[in-house]
Amino acid sequence: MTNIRDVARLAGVAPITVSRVINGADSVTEDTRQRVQQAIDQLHYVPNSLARSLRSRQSRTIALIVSDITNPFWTTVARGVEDTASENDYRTMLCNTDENPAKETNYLNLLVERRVDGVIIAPTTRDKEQLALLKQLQVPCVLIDRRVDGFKADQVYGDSHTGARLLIDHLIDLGHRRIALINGPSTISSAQDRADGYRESLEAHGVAVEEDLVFQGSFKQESGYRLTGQALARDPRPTAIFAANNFIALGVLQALQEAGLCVPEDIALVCIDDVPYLSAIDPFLTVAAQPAYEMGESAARLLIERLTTHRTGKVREVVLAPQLIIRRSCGQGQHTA
Amino acid sequence: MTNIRDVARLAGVAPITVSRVINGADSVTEDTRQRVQQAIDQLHYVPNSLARSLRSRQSRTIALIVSDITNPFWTTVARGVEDTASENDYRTMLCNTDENPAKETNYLNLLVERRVDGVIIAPTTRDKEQLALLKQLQVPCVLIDRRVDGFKADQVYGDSHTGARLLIDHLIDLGHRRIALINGPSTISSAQDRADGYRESLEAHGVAVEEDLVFQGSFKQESGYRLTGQALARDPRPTAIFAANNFIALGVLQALQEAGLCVPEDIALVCIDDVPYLSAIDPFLTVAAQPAYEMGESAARLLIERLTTHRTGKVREVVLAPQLIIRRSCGQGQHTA
DNA sequence: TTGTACGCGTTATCAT
DNA sequence: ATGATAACGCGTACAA
Repeated sequence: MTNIRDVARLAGVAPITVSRVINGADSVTEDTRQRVQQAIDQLHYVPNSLARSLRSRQSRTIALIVSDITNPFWTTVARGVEDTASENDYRTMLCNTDENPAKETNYLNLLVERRVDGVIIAPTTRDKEQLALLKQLQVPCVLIDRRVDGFKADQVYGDSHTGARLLIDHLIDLGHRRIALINGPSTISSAQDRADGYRESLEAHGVAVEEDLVFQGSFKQESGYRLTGQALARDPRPTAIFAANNFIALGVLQALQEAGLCVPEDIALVCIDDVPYLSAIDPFLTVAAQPAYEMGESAARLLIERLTTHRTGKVREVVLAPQLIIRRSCGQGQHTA
Repeated sequence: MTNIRDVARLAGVAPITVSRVINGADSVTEDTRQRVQQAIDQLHYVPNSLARSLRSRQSRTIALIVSDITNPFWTTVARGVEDTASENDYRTMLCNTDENPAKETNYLNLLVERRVDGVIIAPTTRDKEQLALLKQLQVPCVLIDRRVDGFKADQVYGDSHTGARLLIDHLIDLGHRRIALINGPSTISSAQDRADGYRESLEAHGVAVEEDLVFQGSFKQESGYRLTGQALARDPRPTAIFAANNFIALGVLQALQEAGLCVPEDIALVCIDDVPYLSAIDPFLTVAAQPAYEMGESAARLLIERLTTHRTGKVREVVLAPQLIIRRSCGQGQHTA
């Protein structure tokens, strides 16, 4: 592939002059600019951004590390990040950890080797040692959706605590008292927040928390499916289920269907995160939807600001409110005592 | 950030020796290897892959250019590509064109500047000039989901023609005769194939194609919504609608709902591409699902093979069969003549 | 086994 | 306004 020197030679100038033309410097005569441009076109010259990054010490690339891009929540977050990055002339590298800390570590190494300018990450655990590499090498970092104990970094997350409270409040208003929680792992802050909101709402309404209705697993469909089996075995059976995220809710639905239970006639169901498409046919699932696109936007904005203007300075925190969307999955009124 | 020379200095060896240790060359004494490793750990040295790529002339990065990662079809394709790339130690850059040729051109420029080793692309148009840059610079390329007239490259796509035939055959079996087609733009080969399949099936069953039941727009929900309005105005009204992809189907559903029409009681609906999650509650939409993950896998495999072993050689083509999934959206039997 | 010299393509710095 | 020189961090070729 032709390089800047080939162009310079053809145009009869020094390489640096070509560089100036490429980068739109104004200290170039219109005449030479044209000669250079002609040579560029003629040779189909394309600048090598690897060399440029090596020299300039910035790759104009950021990374987004999430659990699974297949989850519509993360897909939407990703578009928010990408669009914002693009507008600011940054590229995004997308990484899926599948909630596996080992994969996360691999990606972090890889990204540092590639000298990404910054990282947006939804960590697999709340252990800051997992992110030690970023601290060591001082790679700018924004935590998204999940906090990490004692890790000093910008943060963007949805208010899961409030989201959970809104949902449980709603169920209690409808008369539910035996509400099962199918949660993700307590090693993830958002799972913790959702459990806290669940407990607080129950207590605020004078309903005792029954520990045998609280289930912990992963944020995946399979886990929701499995734990729902256990929840349904409780006697008396819960009248409502709170799924801690959208994938868990799908697992719950699957289990309920197999058990021959209809939502909302036989049992109520609510969850955090919307499930797009599910509402297309028939407004169905009551959810506390997190503003996924905005979360991505915010995170990218915070990161890019730190990369450009204030590289150092106080850590910032953006907490976005969830939106309660009431649909028929709670069977309004039907369960009222 | 520390570089290979810092490490060499600390370990008391030449930079090349450090390089050898990093790359696991066996021509290094265990003793020096340890000294070097110690220096690496002590300095938190991380190799710079930009420099490495510049030198080795390969970035170990491929690009995946699609219309919109928000579409679960593309999300799944993307995972197929990413997983396969990862296994082979390649990274993937994801790009969204939003079906906009200008964005596509921008990305192509950008990717070539970044010296990606290869590109997997679902082109916005069937015009090969749009991809001229790749040809010029001889960047290995795999077309996915869509063909381009006269563009010589490996290809992976679903058999849309057959998919459409299966769906229309099914509708006709159920007694439907007035079947509207809500299609994407004819500038995209898959839209063309779907229209062809639609026509062939009708003709094979002795049903005349009524041109005023054929609608062309984009592959987006809004387009499906808008065109359905027109389709419903036909007299007599079609008894079934064939949506050319999943997003169009969502738009159709939306329009039908607003028109107070129930699927399948009042009108039947089928489409190409599954809509995940939609089937979680209640098996609903009859679809011809394309094997999205496998398409991604195949494309990545073809590309990587070309990057490694046979860089040149015959163009290869992989055509994957769609899977007909019959659900209740057709109202089996209800429309039988 | 280890090292020297140079090149990958670009830009920063300083000079003219 | 333009250029010469060196440097970014690494790996190849060849020498010791």
